[in-house]
Amino acid sequence: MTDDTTPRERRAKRTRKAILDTAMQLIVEKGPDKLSLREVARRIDYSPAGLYEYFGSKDELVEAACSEADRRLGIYLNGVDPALPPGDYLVELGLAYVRFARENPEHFLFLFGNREANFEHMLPLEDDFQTDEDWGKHDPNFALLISAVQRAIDADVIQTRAGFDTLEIAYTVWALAHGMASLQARYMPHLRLNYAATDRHAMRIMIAGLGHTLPE
Amino acid sequence: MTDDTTPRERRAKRTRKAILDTAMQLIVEKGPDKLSLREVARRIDYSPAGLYEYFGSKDELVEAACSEADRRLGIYLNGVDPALPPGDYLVELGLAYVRFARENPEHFLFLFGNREANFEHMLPLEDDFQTDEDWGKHDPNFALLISAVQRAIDADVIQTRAGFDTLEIAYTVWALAHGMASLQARYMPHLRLNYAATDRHAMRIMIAGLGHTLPE
DNA sequence: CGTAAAACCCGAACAGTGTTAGATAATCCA
DNA sequence: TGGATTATCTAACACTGTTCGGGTTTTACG
Repeated sequence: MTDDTTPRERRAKRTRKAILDTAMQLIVEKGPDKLSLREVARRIDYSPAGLYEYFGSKDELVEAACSEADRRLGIYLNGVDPALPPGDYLVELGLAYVRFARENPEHFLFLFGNREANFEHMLPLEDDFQTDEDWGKHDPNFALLISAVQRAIDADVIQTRAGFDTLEIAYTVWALAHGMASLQARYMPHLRLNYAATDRHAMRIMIAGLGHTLPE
Repeated sequence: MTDDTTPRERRAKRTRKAILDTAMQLIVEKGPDKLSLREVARRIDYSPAGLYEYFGSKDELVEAACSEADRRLGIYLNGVDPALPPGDYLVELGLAYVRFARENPEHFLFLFGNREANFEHMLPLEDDFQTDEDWGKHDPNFALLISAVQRAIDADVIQTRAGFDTLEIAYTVWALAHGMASLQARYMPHLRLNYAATDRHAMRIMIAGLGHTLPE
């Protein structure tokens, strides 16, 4: 089970994880911009310079924390039962997305509240061949959404039309889920409403609406 | 027309505006976290300490920039013709919201990408009486949305149901618009699709869906 | 083994930051 | 004009990210 890693590699991996963990904790506590390398070093009994053996810069560390948050979001999404009917599956996918934001608001806000840093690692620089959904090649979460939408289309649960195909539909349901997630992550304590029920209702309205054919 | 202000007050207002303007420009250029008071001072030929006559701290300056961005968003929203039919008005309101984000992505991201700083000024601290929509008392933009939704309900363009009333409906359409806005502000160059057309279609689906009565 | 090389970690320094206190210059009002 | 008030600056403090050079430990190899 244990990889054929040398003790050195195992140690390095462990301290790297320690750095990343305290960094994420610090980010949750005070926000990403207030993250201090020196504070991280202090908490794990390292010298500030010592961190540079594991992360080339503060930005690189933040980027790693970003990827980690993205990975955790993926856990929520993959927890949805893929055996559900295509329509229900899309609904639950959106609700899982929102639930991640509700249960980890700091992670969510930080994941999507970062200037450009994010998604540079999952997007090849300057690739013009973004015709369809080779996005998924670099972002497994987005790939999951695309395939779910495609399945709903194939099952005739969702209707396409000219200029409103798989990509546009995926964007639409992502937008709804992302909007609810963002609003909750920010204004949860202020806006008093039954989020779980409201989200499900909203999601159902959207999926159902994508199944009808709108006039004009 | 000119207020009965003393020359002193006019000067103060002017330099205050100068500080705020260069701060916003700097935020657009490098992001809010990279904003440097010293750089602001440098650009308007002031000493760093001089700024503290006008803004008590960096956070206060960022907060002011936030309010300014919120005000500009309000200009977009109030630009929608209120004589439109209630349904169309809601659609156009959402599209104006998204257009603001598309045309001023940095302002939008910074407006909603700030840890708690934002909206502390429009929310009385610790007010438990958030029963309905006295939010609007403090956020005119939200008030506009609420009244638009209420009008659509009164005109029977939108249907309420138990647990899904004005506030929940407003939250839902806000979420959709906010999601599209956020995604575009972040991934505009990467996701290649006709945003204007897609957004309008998505918005119409949602509003139309809110008019039907969903089973179960 | 023993030794060279690589990996690891640290102390000190540099340039930059937000913020404050005290001194100085500019403005207003009598 | 003088005197009081306001506006601004200089200097400093306590931070920050980052780099450089030198020790110390661990690995790899003959």
